[in-house]
Amino acid sequence: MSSASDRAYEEIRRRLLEGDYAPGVRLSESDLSEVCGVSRTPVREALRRLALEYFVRIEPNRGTFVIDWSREDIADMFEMRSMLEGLAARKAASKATTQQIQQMTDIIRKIDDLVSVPEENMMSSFLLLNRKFHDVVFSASGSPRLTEVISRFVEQAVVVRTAAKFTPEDIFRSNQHHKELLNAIRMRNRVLAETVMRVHILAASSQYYESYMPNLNLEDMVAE
Amino acid sequence: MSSASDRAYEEIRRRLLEGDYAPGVRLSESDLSEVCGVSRTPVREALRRLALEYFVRIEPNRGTFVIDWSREDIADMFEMRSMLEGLAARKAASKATTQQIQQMTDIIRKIDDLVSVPEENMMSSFLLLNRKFHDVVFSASGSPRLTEVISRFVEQAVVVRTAAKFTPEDIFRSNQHHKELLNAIRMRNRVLAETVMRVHILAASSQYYESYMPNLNLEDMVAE
DNA sequence: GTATACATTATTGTATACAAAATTTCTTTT
DNA sequence: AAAAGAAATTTTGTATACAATAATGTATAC
Repeated sequence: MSSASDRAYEEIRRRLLEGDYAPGVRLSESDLSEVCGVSRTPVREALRRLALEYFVRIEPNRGTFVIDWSREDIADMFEMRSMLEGLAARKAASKATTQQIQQMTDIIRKIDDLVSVPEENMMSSFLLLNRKFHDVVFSASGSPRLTEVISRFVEQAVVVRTAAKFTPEDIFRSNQHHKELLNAIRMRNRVLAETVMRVHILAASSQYYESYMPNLNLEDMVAE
Repeated sequence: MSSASDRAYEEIRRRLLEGDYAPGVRLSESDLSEVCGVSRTPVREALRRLALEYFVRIEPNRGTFVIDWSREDIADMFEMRSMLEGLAARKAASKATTQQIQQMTDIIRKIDDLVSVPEENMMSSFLLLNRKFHDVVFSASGSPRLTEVISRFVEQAVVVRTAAKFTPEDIFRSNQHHKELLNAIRMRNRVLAETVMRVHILAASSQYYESYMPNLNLEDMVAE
């Protein structure tokens, strides 16, 4: 049984992911409490949680607003993720058990099957398997805190929506990265594991730019 | 004028930093509301904030507890910090303005003066200047999001308390790192800047172990 | 016609009252 | 005496009522 606060959180988060509210728009607490069927108190709690997960932005005495990400913000978030997940991969290369390596192998195979035999709900299956793969890497890193911190980055509107825009080719390429990472971990090659993971995340990030900003200006990419 | 929620946050945070509450101990909301002179509502808000800054841990329907850090947790937090601050330093090496470089130079000089002419409140002066130096690096990175995320790591009981244990020799060494970093940034050497910063943070981390766990077992440090 | 001051309205922030859950204490049973 | 269960108590979670603040609209002065 979930609490009122949890239900409010889930509901508002779902709506934000669906794109029901435009970036920058103000979210009224009383409106949300009606919509969620709970009082304002748990709504406020839910909004604070969503703020720390970068879904919304709270201005004291003024209200809660849907975050509007700038290109730079998005790039930064992916860059941070690449550093932290790279760290996780490096640690996993030291500590992964044969069992965990087996789990990764299985997931990679399942994703391969997905690509070779395209289904209807291929996308959601991939998202689930992909998430599972990364979770195995996190737990193989042996650092619960690291896992926790990274999760906050991954559970974001931008990341979730980016992943949802993957094409079958993207999935194939992504799984190639998984294979390289698995090899690095099996070989206990820490630097390689870290670097492959960073490539993997940054590649997904560039996916974002391609799908959301098709006519991007190369000039902008020269300077960091 | 600060809100009741802010005052509760400040007060509880202060008490946690002073070490008034032992790790693992349960914090009663009604007790805290009496102590802070506000009702339970803003106290609850303050506790959620402190939870996301890793001061406390909240268990649903059970209460709020003072976080007890394991050695591994602490090491992980510093490692994450080193990755993110390293990233900030790398970006700063690309983007720092002459003005920002001048600011860093000034701060380094002031810290040098502090070491050569020891005062009474040398420690608090150093903490302030050190924080300022890192803030300049963050703003030089040109990534507000990055700055924000790192701040959450830095504003922690463990980090703050570790810094407070620095000896004059530690301060000298720390400032040497600052100089190396400044040079790297002036030379626009991104990789060097990143690596120096990582060393800088990890050295502070090892400071922690030395001061808090004097008889550490070398065996433990072999495996990651 | 514009700008400023004031009144009105709406929205967030806080306190209190109540509900639900967990912990503790006490009783009962084996 | 120990264990199990039930009542009592404490504590967290939620709803509602009120206070404070910000936003809006209106009237008046220039």
